[in-house]
Amino acid sequence: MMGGMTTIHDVARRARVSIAAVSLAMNDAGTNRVSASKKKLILEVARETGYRPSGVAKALSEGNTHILGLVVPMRAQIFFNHFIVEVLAGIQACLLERKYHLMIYSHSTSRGGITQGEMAQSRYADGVIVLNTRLSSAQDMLDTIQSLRNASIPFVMVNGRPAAEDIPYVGVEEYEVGRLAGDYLIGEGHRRIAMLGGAMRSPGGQVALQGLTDACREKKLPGKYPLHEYTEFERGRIGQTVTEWMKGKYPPTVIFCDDQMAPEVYEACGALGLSIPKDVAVLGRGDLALGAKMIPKLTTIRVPAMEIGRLAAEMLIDQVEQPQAAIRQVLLPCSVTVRESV
Amino acid sequence: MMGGMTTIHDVARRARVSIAAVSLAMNDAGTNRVSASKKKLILEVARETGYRPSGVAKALSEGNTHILGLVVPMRAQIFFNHFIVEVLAGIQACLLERKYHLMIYSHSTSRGGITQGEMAQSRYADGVIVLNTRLSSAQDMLDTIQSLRNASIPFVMVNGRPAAEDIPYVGVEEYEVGRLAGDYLIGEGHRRIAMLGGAMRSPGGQVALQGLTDACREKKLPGKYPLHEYTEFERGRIGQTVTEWMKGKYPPTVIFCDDQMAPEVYEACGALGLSIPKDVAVLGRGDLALGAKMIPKLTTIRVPAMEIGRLAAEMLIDQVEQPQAAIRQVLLPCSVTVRESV
DNA sequence: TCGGCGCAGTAAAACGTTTCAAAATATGTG
DNA sequence: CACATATTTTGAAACGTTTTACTGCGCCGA
Repeated sequence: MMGGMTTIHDVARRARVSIAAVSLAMNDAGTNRVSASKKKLILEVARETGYRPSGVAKALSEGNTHILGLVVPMRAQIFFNHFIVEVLAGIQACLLERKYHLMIYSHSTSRGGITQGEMAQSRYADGVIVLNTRLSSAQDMLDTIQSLRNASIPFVMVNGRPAAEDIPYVGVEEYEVGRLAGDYLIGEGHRRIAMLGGAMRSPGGQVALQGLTDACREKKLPGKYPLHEYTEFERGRIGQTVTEWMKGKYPPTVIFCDDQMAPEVYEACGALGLSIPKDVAVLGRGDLALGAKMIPKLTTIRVPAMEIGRLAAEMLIDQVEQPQAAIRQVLLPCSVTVRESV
Repeated sequence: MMGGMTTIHDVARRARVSIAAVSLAMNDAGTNRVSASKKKLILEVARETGYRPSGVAKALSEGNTHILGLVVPMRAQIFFNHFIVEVLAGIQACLLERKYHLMIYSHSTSRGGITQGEMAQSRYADGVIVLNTRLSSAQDMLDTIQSLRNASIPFVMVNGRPAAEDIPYVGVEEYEVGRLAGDYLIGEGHRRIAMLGGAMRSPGGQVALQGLTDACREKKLPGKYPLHEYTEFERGRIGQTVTEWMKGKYPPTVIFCDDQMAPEVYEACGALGLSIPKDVAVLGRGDLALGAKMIPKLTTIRVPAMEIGRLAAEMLIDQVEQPQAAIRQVLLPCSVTVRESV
């Protein structure tokens, strides 16, 4: 196999010391377990032979790999989801600091490929971040949680708050998302609000709708509003819904939808000859990078995706390194990013 | 550490056989090294104890981890680059089939975090895919290649063809990209073509420009064209260049630019009151997902990103599994995805 | 009945580290 | 100098697998 890989033995031999001494010298953390002179010698030999300790051997010996897994829905298109991508960026930032590696897993066996089970059971990861999206079925999630529990692998869920309180979780307070959207839009003078579900079809989406509804009720808006509709992300369905709404007798003055749906909403409005935000406003949810590139630039409820990722990684590592640590559920606050579409 | 993890020893003890028997039974590939009855027993015990072989131990023993590394520029924003994301999707698809894991690395030490060196030297990965982007400096690349060579870790480069022929590489024929763009645009009646560099500032970009220029020369277009300019991706610079061009005496009739620059080109044109494709056409390069969402939908030179990723992974695994395999450089063909912007 | 052969099963070495406990050496004290 | 104590160094076990070479054993043919 690895033909000429230098091992700790090679270094020990050339430096005329024991392998223990080499190990000690390499991992020295201030505690002087090895004399200065010898350490200098060993480090020198290590440098000139290009020795690097084997992560695998280290992992086997120490009992942990310093690898974290990211469990995401298996679909190949996964990374086209900007939300995920931003969460990933946050995770990555944290791992770089904490010197952990990141490994990508997929869950759901539906497509007949390698299942999360088979892959994860190699047990490379010290812990995993389970990323919930509208692509992941509730059943997948439960299965995943169950199997992680069984294998007693630490994990943190992201996005899609689990029913149980004893499951580590990072996300946003969905109710507040709806509430914030409602208060903001009403403050801007809107009375006829429509909400386009999708990402919101999840339990979290229901809660957001509740928040929006409460905001409307509180301000005594006409009973019919907020309108809402859950459309799949399939191309066409969104435009269809928007068109129906706008052709109604009292069309909404603003459409509240996921950032990723916004381009199609724009398109549908354009096709109807409606200008944004003059004829109808659009409020996004997410504050993904693409929003700032749209014309007009998308006003949106900011979901702090990077922070979510970073925090999830942080929590997971804490949990891995000290298993007795308390389990937390953290809900980050949202805010409105005001641009041009409302 | 992992408190109650069942090991091969536990299974062996409970089944009253040797650990060798367990290993043999688990990894059986048709060759009957263990009797049917014993095998049945062992598998049964393994099932009921929930035994899963440790990937780490297996890796140490076998000398390979079945992990592939993906080396990308360190910037946290990395995944906002759609090209990378699509390549990644292709890689992932291949790895699922071939039962490999994917680990994410970053190169460049400039930000002072963990360097690719430190991380990669843990030597978890059996091989790595090095993803070149305009974010990665040529020096980074050379360093990376050098250190991989030193450590004799198999690798494949993607995007940004290396000068040397003996470096495994997957990408597109940049000259053909320019050529294709030129032929297509001229065929559509355009005579004044402008090319906006950026991703094209790389050596590959120069070659693409050459292809475009040759196409123009061949058709005897006015000597001044194609125009070209290399702008950084910074916000504002693109619009500025476009504005200068369009205000010139003989403004280009079409702008050829990277897909990811297109939104800003659209915006600049909008600000100038120019309508696409009536007043000026826009041709992208990439065929990233976002192009189909723009209004009007972007016509673009398709770079088969997913295929590139898939092929890179395929080649790398082949190389890992049979080191004597020949080194290949593969250049995939491009095509024009016709939509609405030309 | 014996030798040879194939088959099922196993002991032990190997993979490259860390770490524990013991050994060796140095340092200090009376 | 003898002894206790501190420091440095090391041998060996442990981590959980795979794999190689060997041991029994039953069966066959002579």
